[in-house]
Amino acid sequence: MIRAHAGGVTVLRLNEVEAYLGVDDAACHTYGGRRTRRTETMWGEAGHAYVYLVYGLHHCLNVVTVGPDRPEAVLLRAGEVVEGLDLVRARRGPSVPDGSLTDGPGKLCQALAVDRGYDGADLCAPDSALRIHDDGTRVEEHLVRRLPRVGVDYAGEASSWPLRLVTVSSV
DNA sequence: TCTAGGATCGGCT
DNA sequence: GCCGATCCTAGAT
Repeated sequence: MIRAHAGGVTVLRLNEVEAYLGVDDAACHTYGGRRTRRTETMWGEAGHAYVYLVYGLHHCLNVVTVGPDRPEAVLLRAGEVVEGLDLVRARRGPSVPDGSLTDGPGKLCQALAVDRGYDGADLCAPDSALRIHDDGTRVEEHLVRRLPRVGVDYAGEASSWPLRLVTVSSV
């Protein structure tokens, strides 16, 4: 679960994520040990947010998973709104159908009002405006599908690695 | 300083 | 189902 307290409470249950495996993953921003201003957050402590802009338009929210000095992260791609549906609708626009409120990385960030101001934020601190919350729900292994990642064709062999995890109930 | 390209989305056909 | 928008980032010069 992920909870955002920016201008009101919004809670999402994540049902689609992708893993990026650091310096050995050609699809990862830190492939080959790249360390730049943008990726600096990924080289930091686990449990922090890595937010970046793609295509000059959309934000993507990642969670640093290993660190420090192990730049691996999980991209949050989609989720289902558990709380704060009205707020999400207001942010996404009145003409957006419920089914497409949070079914993409950019949409998810918009729904939670996440922008690069959250880059480096601690997702585990109890008083953080944006945080990961474990509600105790455990998803059975057989209900999780492993699929190739999306939008990383340029990464060669790594683009076919089954690092995209989707819970079946949402498919 | 310049230039190419991208972990997407939404509108149009 | 396809294609264009749009601007930041990173690498090249």
